[in-house]
Amino acid sequence: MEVLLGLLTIEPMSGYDLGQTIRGSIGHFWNESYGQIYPNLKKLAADGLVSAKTEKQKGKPERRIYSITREGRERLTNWLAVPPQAEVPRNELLLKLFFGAQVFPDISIGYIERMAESERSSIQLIKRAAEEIARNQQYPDAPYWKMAARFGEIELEAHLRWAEETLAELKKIAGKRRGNAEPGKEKKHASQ
Amino acid sequence: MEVLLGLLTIEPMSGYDLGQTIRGSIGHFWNESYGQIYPNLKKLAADGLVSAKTEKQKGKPERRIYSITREGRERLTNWLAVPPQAEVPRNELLLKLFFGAQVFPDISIGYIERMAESERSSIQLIKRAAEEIARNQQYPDAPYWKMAARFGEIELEAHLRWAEETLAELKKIAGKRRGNAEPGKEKKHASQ
DNA sequence: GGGTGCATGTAATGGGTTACATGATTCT
DNA sequence: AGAATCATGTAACCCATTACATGCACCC
Repeated sequence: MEVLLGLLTIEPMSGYDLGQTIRGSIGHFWNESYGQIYPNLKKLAADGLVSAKTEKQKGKPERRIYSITREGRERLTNWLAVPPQAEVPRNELLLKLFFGAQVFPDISIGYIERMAESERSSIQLIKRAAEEIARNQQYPDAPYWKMAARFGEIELEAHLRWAEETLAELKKIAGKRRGNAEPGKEKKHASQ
Repeated sequence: MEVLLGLLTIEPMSGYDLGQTIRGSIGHFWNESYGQIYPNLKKLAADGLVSAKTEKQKGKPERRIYSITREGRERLTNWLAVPPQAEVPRNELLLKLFFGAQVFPDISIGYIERMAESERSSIQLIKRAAEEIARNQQYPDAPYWKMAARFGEIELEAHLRWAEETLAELKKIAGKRRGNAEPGKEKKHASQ
């Protein structure tokens, strides 16, 4: 909801543009689907927080361009002044790793290799985005965009370090188990 | 849903215990509310994936103790074999920081100081949990629990480094702005 | 007496994803 | 010819949180 207002302070955009912008710039820490964007823009327009004008294009369908209104800016700054609440963490990879003793180590190894791969390409994307921001220093928002990008860089690098360390650990376990019985069958504790 | 099965491989537990265990051990990367736990246990029992027995207690209300069944273990290992999908990121702090130019820098500074504070105490908790795990090396799950805990340590330390760096940056900005006009009023780009 | 912890559950509500529907253009 | 991109929207559905409801015991 308020992301849309925030992005519209940068420049007037269509719902489609907003979706693209989200994926391309803040996608690392925030996401919204079109099934969310379009209805929310309607609500915002009904509340007078954004105004819309239709733009005709040859060939392509019409675009509804939204601009933030004075009331919209007010709503945005009010929202920005509310302390962010910590989200509920949901890391399926870690959850599955936590129960990794129930399956062959190779499964966990595969997951972490995949994760490391995807984080490496994310780092590339963020570094490129950071350079892009650095080139546009005149924007008053630029320093803030840079800080958000830095978060991604630092976090992803940390994840990669963890992935390396963890892969080494898992491979040790896999070595011991190799040619051994099924997982989850070792001596149990507290079983009754 | 499947978290419950996973935790029940450690030992039979009540819904309440499951909630406590989640908060106390995997709370850093996974959470479930009681409004989720109780109905899910019912469904699992109806599907024969867990079995329940009632335990009477003096004074306190009865406890329903759930144990995982053979079918439950099967379901769990099947689920563990499905590659985890990356979750949709939702970091409200970063989102608000991203739009930080719209408000006074002190607001962003406050948020990050709060965050750093809470991460510092999380690190304490995780380190203590890691020591606890290290003391119980005999559990076959222990190495996996340790890896999950390490993730928390590494990530939180990275967050703290970022927080330090970002606070320094923000304080520079706040210094320049001090006694200056409202935020978000500087020269705009692409305004029309 | 009142707050907190133990203990289990249901219902309302909200947030969000996915799938569906439509249609033209451009690229392979 | 078919896939991908541009472009907007709706509806079904799922998942999850919050609030509500109940009740005993223990501590301050």
